[in-house]
Amino acid sequence: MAKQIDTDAPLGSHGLHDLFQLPAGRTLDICLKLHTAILEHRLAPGMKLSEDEVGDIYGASRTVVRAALHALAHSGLVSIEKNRGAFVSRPTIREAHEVFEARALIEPRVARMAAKAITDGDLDRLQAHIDAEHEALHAGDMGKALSLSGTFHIAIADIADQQILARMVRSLISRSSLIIALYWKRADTACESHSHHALMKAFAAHDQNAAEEIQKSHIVDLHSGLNLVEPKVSGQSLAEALGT
Amino acid sequence: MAKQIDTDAPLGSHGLHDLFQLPAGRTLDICLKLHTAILEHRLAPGMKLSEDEVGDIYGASRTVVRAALHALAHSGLVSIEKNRGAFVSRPTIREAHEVFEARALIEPRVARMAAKAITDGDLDRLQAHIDAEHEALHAGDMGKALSLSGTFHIAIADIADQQILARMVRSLISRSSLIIALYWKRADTACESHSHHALMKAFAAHDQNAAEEIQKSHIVDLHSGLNLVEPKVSGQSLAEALGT
DNA sequence: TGAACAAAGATTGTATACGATTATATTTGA
DNA sequence: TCAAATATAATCGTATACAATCTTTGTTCA
Repeated sequence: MAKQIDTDAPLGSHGLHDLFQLPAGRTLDICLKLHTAILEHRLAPGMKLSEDEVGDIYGASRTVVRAALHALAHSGLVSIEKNRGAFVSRPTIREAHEVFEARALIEPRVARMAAKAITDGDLDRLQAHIDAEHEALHAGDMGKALSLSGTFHIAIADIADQQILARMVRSLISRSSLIIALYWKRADTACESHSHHALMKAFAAHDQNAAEEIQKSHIVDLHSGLNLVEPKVSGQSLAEALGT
Repeated sequence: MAKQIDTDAPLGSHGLHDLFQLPAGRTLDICLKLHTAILEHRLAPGMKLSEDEVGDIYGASRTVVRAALHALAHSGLVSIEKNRGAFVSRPTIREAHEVFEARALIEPRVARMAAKAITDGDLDRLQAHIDAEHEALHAGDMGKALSLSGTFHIAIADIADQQILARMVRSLISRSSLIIALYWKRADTACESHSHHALMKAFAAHDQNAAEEIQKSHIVDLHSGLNLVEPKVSGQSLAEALGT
């Protein structure tokens, strides 16, 4: 049986505990589940995350849910308002600009480092990752496709083997997912594939300059794909989005 | 009465709630107190932070202390080990390199932005900040001097008015403080003053290129001031360090 | 004497309960 | 009918209690 990419634990996901800096346990489990739900756009920005409700859904007490929500808040995916509760963050237009400017600063450097350090095994895994993204796109699973598109960038940071920068990238990618949910204007997400393929070529050739430049253009391109005007609101029930 | 800098709430400290993403409350209070204690080197890397002990010292229940320790863990200042508790982080040599490499990437850009956006009022406040640092140094309060030296960099990020990058800088500065506690080899910290003064001149002239270059050299200089070999361990009692 | 094991103690992980604050629904008056 | 005020309900903030896990200490046996 041919080795296939495990889409339940895709590249770039094994370092998530590092993003939250939590020991293994139920708090981390709930963190990861909510994190995934947000990245796959099953939880819309602005949605209320009631402690009781989340606890009922995942079968945990408020104590652990609360800790998970605080962890997500620190990553910027959730906003906590005193005596009002936790909500999926709604990045402002300004934050959206800042996030992509930060990405344009950090990720090209990371891509350069990855081009230097990448191995053949890494290349195979990245390719499998791209294939999985294509597959999800063809299957019409937009949420997963978008999520995979983000984890591709995280995988690059992991290959560069810079934990500090990788953690920043992880955080920026997560926020980008929220930003895309609110502000994305292009109908197609396939445009990404081109850049990702071009990056693969640079990686394969260990061409650091090319990798850096391509990544920079790619981020700028993503930034320009945003329609940064007042977003629409959306109201969906929590249990519905988290169902199953 | 002449307006003086308030050293109890120095530049760059008002955005700390942003670093932790916590609403005002006792959890944040304890976070800030522990954060300050760590930045002033009153809490040594590796020190155990028992929930009961911290709670007794600050007169809070374990619930709130626990939340504070988790928040500090997310910022990288504290490490939490499952069923073993929280400890002041001990950055590895590798992490130390990565932190200063990340700073060398991010802070020069931030300095450039600050040089563009800085106002006369900002300049005055920065100068007062430098003066306070000098004063602490003369008074022999090394902890506060080091802390102020760090918040100078944070103040620059605030002036640049980039929240995302400012938050990254805040986190990196905090970790740098731990790294300096473990690995600093120079006897003098006054060397910093020169760079900070040079930066002031560039800021005053709104010279973006100069600000960027000076900051880059400054970070590289700090990096080279580290003695990145196995650090010594230190054992100090918790209540003693936190006394008063 | 030293190592292995067992029991006691201490500390963390989690659940639950209660008070405080906010949101909502109802009532009352103009 | 609408607005303001009040009462009710829902939710969060915090403390405390109990269970699970780890650490230490003391004992036993080779």
